[in-house]
Amino acid sequence: MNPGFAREPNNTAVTIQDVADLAGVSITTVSHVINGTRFVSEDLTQRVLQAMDQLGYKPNLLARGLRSGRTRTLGLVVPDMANLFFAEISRAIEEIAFNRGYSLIICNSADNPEKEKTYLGVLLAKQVEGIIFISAGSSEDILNELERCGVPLVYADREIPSQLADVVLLDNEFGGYLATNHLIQLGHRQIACISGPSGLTPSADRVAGYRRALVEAGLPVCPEYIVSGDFHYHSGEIGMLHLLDLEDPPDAVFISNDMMAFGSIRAVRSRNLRLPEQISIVGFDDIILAQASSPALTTIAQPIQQMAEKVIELLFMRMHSNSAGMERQRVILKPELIIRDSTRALIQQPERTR
Amino acid sequence: MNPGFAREPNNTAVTIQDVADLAGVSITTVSHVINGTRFVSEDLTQRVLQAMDQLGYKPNLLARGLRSGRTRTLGLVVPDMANLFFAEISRAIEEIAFNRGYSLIICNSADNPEKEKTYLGVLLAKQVEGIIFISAGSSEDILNELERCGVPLVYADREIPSQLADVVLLDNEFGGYLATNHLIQLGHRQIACISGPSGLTPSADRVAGYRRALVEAGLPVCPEYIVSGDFHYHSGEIGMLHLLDLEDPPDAVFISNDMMAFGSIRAVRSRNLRLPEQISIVGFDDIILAQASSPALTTIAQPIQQMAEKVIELLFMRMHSNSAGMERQRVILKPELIIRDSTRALIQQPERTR
DNA sequence: CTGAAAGCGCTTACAG
DNA sequence: CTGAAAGCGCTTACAG
Repeated sequence: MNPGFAREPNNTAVTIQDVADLAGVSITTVSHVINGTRFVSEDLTQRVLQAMDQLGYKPNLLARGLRSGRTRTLGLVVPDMANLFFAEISRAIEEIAFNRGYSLIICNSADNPEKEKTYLGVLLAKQVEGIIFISAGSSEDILNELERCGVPLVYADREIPSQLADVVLLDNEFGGYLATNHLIQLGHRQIACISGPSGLTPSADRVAGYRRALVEAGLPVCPEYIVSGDFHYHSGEIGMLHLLDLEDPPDAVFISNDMMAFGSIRAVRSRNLRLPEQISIVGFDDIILAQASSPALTTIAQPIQQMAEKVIELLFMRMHSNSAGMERQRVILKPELIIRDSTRALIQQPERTR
Repeated sequence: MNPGFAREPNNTAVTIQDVADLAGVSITTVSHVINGTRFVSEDLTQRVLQAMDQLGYKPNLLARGLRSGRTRTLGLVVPDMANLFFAEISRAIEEIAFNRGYSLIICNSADNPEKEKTYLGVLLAKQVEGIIFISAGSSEDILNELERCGVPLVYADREIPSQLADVVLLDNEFGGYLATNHLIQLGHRQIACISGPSGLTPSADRVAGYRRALVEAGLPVCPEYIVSGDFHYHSGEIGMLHLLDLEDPPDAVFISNDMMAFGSIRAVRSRNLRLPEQISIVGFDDIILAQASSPALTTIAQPIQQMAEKVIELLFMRMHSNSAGMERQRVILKPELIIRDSTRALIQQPERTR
């Protein structure tokens, strides 16, 4: 359009042919020295290497992928990359993948099944070699289609209906149990719970663990003590406010993720209640800021590094080996209770103030 | 290897040829109905659409990209995707890109220039149409090479030496000034600062703003009141501990990012000091948890959404239009002081306790 | 209104 | 020890 100002046309990427020409060899030879895929004499190797260097040659990965069928790219779909838990697990996965020579396309579904579906299509169309999928609630149809298409696939974090693929899960039920039981051991009896979005298995399982702990301790499971959030910060605040406004408010709350727990702390403070003196809370996830909040958050730690490693291990198994007949793997990791300063033993008060 | 258990070979992806065959048209026509790139009769259009649907056809984006030279993919390099600030800006950028039909390859350089360099090469080799680069400190040589190769490029967040490319920055100096001035207005006189990694312009600029505020107020700039961190949580804790151990500890601290501020809060609590009664702190970034910390953090807000929009706007300008002659853009956004509960007016004490 | 064919930049049998 | 050539799956002039 404006040739006078046009960028230098030497952008026209340098190709393997240019390297071959400069080195005075065939593109076959260039390809082989790049990939180390057959013996090339010392002399030619040197000439090729020098030509590549001189021209600043970078292989076109699209062409390579198209021809070879190997893209050395993985796809990761997460519901919310600005949620610290997902950010941390994404980073852990990215790092392991990188060390194995793979790049990762991270897709943020923003908790939107439509977007999730679009991204899955994009990943497939981009010929990723494997997909790690933390679902935000895609329909069974879509998942079936995905599983059928044969791409190596591992689900993480969230249980999925109709699974043919491998899955790496946390024992969320046990986590909820651990958290609630901790509160019970501390002498609390009025224990509420802020759940995550209904329909997500981690959320449901955590609440199930909460219930089991109560039942085992012979405590009643009180419906108005279970309020639902959405795993986001704000809903923790709303949920806690709701609980505090109850006629008979709880003296301890199990909040099913740390983000909401931070919101809850804000609610507690806005009511001028003291934490943990007047109310104990335990979160879930152990994101890095759990240690930094005031008071530091008692929480259930997810073994993020271990999850990431397991996910990649399974994915590579499916990608590489003759794993065709291998039966579906279900890895269930154990969470751990991390006791900090947001919980404390209930001091029996002669009469409840407030 | 084990054909009996081998996955169904119908994985052999369905191609445009398969669609053409089934629809009884040429691949040219299929291509044109997919891309809406020339008129195709209603009849053929329907047949193609149906064939695509029936076969579950997905265009191979590698082939498309190779042929057309357009990959509809952008690359983003960030220093630490598990840092909430970068996670949030990544999400914002991802969303805008997605809405424009682009996918984003997010690369985590982990503050490692070597990895950063590798990733830049990967992005180029993958033929991304543009790169958004938040540097963790690459050498000038690499940046020069990058700029020369002609890929549309915009730097964000951090100033870069030898810039030919556009850049979107925050006025960090002004942010540091705002923060420190706020403390001064509150009556504080012993104001310390925890900086970020030296060598990073945001960090240096924030400290420069801190200095300017002190100087303008006629206060001394005291070297031992400036301690350096690395923008990570832990260094904020260490830094604050150091400051509190000073013979003459500060009564207010400007901490140059929120992550370190959270670390500092922990330090303050470990010394049994009360915040903000005994010490005021102001952070920088306004990540979402700043509101949720206890006390809620007074901080300097970065206009993340605006930054993301500006970055994409500039990048698309370079990618699409005849922007060849357009001069380098430098967009400097203004931060904002968000007053919360971690700062308060200094109560003049008859004599300093501790 | 539609199709045959060239070609994007690689890898990989095949041949010598 | 090395090269000529086919072909991956598309898009896009070119032709009719």
